[in-house]
Amino acid sequence: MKLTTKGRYAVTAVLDLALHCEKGPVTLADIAERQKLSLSYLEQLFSKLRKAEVVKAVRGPGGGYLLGSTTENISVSEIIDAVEEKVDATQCGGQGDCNKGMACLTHTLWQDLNDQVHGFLKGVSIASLMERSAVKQVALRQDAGPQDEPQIVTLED
Amino acid sequence: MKLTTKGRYAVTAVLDLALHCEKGPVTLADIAERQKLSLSYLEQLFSKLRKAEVVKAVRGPGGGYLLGSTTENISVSEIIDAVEEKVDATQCGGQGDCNKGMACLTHTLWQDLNDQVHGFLKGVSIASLMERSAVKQVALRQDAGPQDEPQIVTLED
DNA sequence: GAAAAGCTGAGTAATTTAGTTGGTTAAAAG
DNA sequence: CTTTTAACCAACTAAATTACTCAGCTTTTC
Ligand code: FES
Ligand code: FES
Repeated sequence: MKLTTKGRYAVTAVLDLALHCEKGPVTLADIAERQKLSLSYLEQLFSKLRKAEVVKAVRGPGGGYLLGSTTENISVSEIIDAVEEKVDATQCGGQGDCNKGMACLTHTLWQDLNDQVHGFLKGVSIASLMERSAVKQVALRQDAGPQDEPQIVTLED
Repeated sequence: MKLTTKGRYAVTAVLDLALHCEKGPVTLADIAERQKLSLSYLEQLFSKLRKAEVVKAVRGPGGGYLLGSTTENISVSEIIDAVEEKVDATQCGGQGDCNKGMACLTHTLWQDLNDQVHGFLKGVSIASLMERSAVKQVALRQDAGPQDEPQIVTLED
């Protein structure tokens, strides 16, 4: 099973987008700045998100990205599926053939785990994430800007 | 989140062990043969499993491995935890600090996913796996030996 | 004392990840 | 119509991780 920063970044970025796209398109530069992510890396992720129609792009000045659907209709599962090749717990990729061409002892277990994870992630929408108090708090802090950014003190000689 | 062949191999191997340890210790060589796994790799995994007391070792000729507990008391979760460093969906390792030292927008989501996966894997015991008809069938096939192993035909010149 | 098995640590090839570089288009602003 | 903005795209790279192998040691039985 694979759930790496790729998927996590994507969800974080789309959530940030959702929190800021009321007044029009949001640029990747803004998202990168707020979430401390690499702009070029985000571009790659959003390329995939656009192809999966999770987001819509607006080119040119004043452009940026918009959500491809309502916040209720975008699930975390969709976002991760768009950027990761597969969130799959099985070895065989669902083929049931990792013991010399036949099912291994634990194939059904990993399939069940797949269903479990997928079901959970499918049930979480961007809208429901936005309602969480923890998310609201973090968003508030990030929007306030870096005015009280903890300063790293380096002792120089 | 990390669920790789390491964890899958471990569960498969322990399940194989459970299915064959009635008449005494089972050697890793046997398990490797039946499950088509690398012997040296299994040795590494069982070293960790032994330290986590999931299995017991018996050295010398006639030796091998036994379960460290009853099949009802060994959960899949335990096995994976023993060999993988961590099955953790968060970026921060639970510290809540991946946005320049503070919680990122999606921290709570990954924590919830963690609970979900962990809860599921904790609920599956070796005993319950052994009762599955799919597992029984695969075990039967594997015990019958390689008599009708599908022959790979290579065209030589 | 030879063989069977477990035990251990170091090393390695392949793969994947996370990210950079260096551009090009499309659209709006001036 | 030129400049600027921001999306779009492909290729490349460094670092990390994984899935192993190899070589040798230790314990126990026959
Ligand atoms: S995981 Fe599907 S056959 Fe082994
Ligand atoms: S995943 Fe924990 S702070 Fe981001």
